[in-house]
Amino acid sequence: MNYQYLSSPVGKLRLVSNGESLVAIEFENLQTATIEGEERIDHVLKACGDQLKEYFAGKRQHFDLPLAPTGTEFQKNVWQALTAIPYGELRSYRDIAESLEKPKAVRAVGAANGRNSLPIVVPCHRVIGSDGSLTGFAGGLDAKRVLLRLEGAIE
Amino acid sequence: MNYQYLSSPVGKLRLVSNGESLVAIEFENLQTATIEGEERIDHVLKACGDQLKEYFAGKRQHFDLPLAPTGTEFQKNVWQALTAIPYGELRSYRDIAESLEKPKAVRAVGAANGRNSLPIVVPCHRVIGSDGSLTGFAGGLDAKRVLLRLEGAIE
DNA sequence: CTATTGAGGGCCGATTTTGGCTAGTACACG
DNA sequence: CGTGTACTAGCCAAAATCGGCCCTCAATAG
Repeated sequence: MNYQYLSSPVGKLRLVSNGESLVAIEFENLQTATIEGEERIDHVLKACGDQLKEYFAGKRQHFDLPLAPTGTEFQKNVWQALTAIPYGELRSYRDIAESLEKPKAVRAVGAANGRNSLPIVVPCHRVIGSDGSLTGFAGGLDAKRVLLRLEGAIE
Repeated sequence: MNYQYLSSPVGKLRLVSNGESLVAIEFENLQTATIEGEERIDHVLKACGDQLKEYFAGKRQHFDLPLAPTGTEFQKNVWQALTAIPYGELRSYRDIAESLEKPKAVRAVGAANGRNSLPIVVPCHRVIGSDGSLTGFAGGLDAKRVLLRLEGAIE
């Protein structure tokens, strides 16, 4: 496992790679990333860091990286659906559930969303409540707001 | 959204337009209008400002402006009924409720009145208690008194 | 005896709160 | 390995709450 640390408008991030694909993006202020790791950069991390910097500078709307998500079949379907949401647009948890043809699995979608190990790159932040409210985000609601504002999705 | 600020006998007003219609008139002394906004005048605001100045000078009794009220069906019905009250005349909350054929909805009328986002132009100030008392007004009772005195409705 | 005042209950629509329901997953237990 | 059970970054509908009111009634004052 290789690691790279990156400062961003939503706090310090830790990028994790297995040498071939991106495995995780962690918010360092959260205790989920208690694990310390020597910084060791490979070509995947290099590309990811560069693209994230461009994204935060407002100059990139799509990511092009090898991803290695780990999760159940259902979770991968959800994450797949997330990548289909265009930059700067919003969807509700219900929209996602319906697009998976499981209209009643809204809570399950929420749970899967919360387990997304590749935030920002897989845009779980573009999913909000049916009533328009910004509900949970693993990196904190403030981070969610910052991201959506950057994308011009909210005022 | 475009804004124009206007000094008046009832305090500084902020006129808000969406470029096509008038959206709101806010009393600036109230915390409801905390949002600051660069002044940017369009033709709707120009017309509104001119007509308000004439009104406050006692030279205008009717407003002719494109309005874009947002509210429930009931609220819009109430506001519609308000515009039918002639200049200088008074109605009670009960009168309005009866004119909507919902004679018992007096409190609901009061609530809708309080949500009127276009005060002065939509004359919510011409509505008073059945016993003749000046009850609430979003811009403050003093403002209500000033407006009615200007219109010659009270001494 | 008439006029004024204040408290209480009822009214209606909008808003907020609450409780049941949901599907999928993780975990404990046999 | 099956089951059972208890979780959610949700949703919906029903129920409780809240107002720019208004009427009634009793208690006062003149």
